[in-house]
Amino acid sequence: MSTEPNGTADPHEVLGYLLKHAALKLATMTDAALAPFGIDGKDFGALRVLAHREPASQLQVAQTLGIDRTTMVALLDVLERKGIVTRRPDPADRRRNVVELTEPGLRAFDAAQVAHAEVERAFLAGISPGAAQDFRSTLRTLLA
Amino acid sequence: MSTEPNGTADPHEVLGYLLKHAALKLATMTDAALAPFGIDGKDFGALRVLAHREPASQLQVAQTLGIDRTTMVALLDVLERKGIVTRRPDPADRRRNVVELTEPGLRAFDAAQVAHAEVERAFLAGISPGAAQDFRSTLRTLLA
DNA sequence: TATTGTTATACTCTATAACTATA
DNA sequence: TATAGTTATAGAGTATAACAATA
Repeated sequence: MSTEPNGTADPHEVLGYLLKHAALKLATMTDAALAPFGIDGKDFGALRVLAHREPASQLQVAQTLGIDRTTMVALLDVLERKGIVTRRPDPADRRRNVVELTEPGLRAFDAAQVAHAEVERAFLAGISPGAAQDFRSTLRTLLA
Repeated sequence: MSTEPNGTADPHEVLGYLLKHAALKLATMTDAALAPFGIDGKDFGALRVLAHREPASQLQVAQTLGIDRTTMVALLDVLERKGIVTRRPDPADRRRNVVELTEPGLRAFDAAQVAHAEVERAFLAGISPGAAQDFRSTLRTLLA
């Protein structure tokens, strides 16, 4: 039977393919939209964590994002070199680095938020607002 | 305003995060389910292309999957070493390799198809059949 | 002793460039 | 000259192990 074509034979119909390529398409659109602000989607994720929290340590940010602390070091190296974040030892525990958005970093982040919202809108433009709501809700359920 | 928490501040609510991690979760489940057959999700994709076509060249399979032909070489090296596929020069054009599933490879593929269907079912178990249909349909639309 | 950040290193995945053989 | 497959190599991304500073 596997030698006969059937309804599920098209590789592009496999759920894994659809999900992976949808994620890749959105990531590509996001990176392009954020490039003018000197960040990519991965950087934006870190900035989101920093922006809606009290100043956090590198480890806290890394754990929130689910990435290794050594990966966090390299990520912050770039953002710090660009003047988007600052690192300084936590006076209360000098093993930790307090990471904060700079003023220019905060402005870049605000602009990036607008661009990011626009990207999500453009990505979902082909479906109805209701379908978009359902899609997001389904994704949350599948990850729960 | 970006210093104030708001409804979109949780990194885990970002569509890009949801999509990426849904794709990763399904890929992990798929790899685990296919491991008993000596293949992973990426191998399974190649076997799907081989199984529902007349014997194809390496390049044809690679292009269908959207991967580089050099990547195809390494992928087939493994499958050939495991006895799942065979490669032989096409008599009609000896630059090409005809790639075919072996008998054991075909049996493994049939079993893998069952396991794969079960994985998709398990992945979607938390939502209704109708919602699963809509989800798949939405993904197709978003990639169109 | 345990933790945080850092560095060095390695591993995976994939692509580009160059080579061989065929056409 | 162009194409299919191969090989060598390089780049991106991320992780593990070892180390320094601090707790």
